[in-house]
Amino acid sequence: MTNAKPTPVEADDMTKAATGATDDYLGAFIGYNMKRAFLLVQEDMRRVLEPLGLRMMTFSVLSIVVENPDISQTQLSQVLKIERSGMVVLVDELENGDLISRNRVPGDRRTYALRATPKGQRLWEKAKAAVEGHEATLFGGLLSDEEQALLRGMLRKICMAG
Amino acid sequence: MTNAKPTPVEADDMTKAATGATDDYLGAFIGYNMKRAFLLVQEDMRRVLEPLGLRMMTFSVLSIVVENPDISQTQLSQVLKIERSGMVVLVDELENGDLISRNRVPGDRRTYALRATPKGQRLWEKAKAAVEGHEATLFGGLLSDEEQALLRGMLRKICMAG
DNA sequence: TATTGTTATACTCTATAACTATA
DNA sequence: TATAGTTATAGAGTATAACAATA
Repeated sequence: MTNAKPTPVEADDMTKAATGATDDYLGAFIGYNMKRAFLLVQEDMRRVLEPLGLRMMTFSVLSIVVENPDISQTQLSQVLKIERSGMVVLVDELENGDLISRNRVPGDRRTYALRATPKGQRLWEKAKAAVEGHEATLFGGLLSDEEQALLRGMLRKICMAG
Repeated sequence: MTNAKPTPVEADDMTKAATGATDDYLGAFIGYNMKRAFLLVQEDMRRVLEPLGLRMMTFSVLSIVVENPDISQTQLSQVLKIERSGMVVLVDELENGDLISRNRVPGDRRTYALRATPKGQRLWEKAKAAVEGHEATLFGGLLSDEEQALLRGMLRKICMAG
């Protein structure tokens, strides 16, 4: 055995009480904590968006379309880093809900210019407020505003490296 | 429109160059950046673990078993927050690779006491070093040691809230 | 030839529910 | 009746590859 078991970081033994087992080795990795934290955030997001008829990815697509009117599906898939084929279903879903519209482009009959409908714009504003509330509740009790900004900044730095 | 578009945080327009589209609204959310960051980390982890014949979850299971000899599958699934049914396949895979063993327990013939084999112990040490190297490379160029500790601490706080 | 959107398909990860053997 | 492990199945979420229409 070439590795000493790490000293538990801060208030550790997250799971110890329930099971009698520890995850200190894994807890020393940023990636492990990031996965666990993201799963919690995702679960909470799902609960917040469901009553609005949105999922994480449809909310993301709607946000990008609101921010970038007349964007194409290919551009959308590049911004959100998913395949074009996956975007079709997401745009279908939003179009079926009358939240965005696929508009033909004069110069190029292959592509669509996507726009949020008035209904889509209104729903997005509601959803945005709901997600902001969700993050304020979830993170507000744990981290100061400065810490939250720091966390977001560090995560963003990591994103930009990819 | 009740919301002003947020000022881009720090060096923003992550995706602007490639597509001409922005994600500033989403970029203001911690959850969005966490997802994007985690996907990068996960992709890198996969690349690091694949030559060792491990995936993220089998590495996690192996780590917990090394740290908690004679743990049961139910305890394991509680620590890693997955269902018992999903644990069966993971333990099968590690057992088939002769990395852990399912040992019968004298007092209770329903349960297994899981242990890493010598081969499993050695592979885990190699994998642990590889993952440490992966994190050092990925995060070292972006964040100071203090920042990395801070990031891990904040993520852990979020985990503990769940 | 290359690009946009599309379809069909498959793969990974995980959850649910029902089963068995033990307790 | 309750628990540990198991199996079968299904649902997300996403990727790959091939295709039609258009450039």
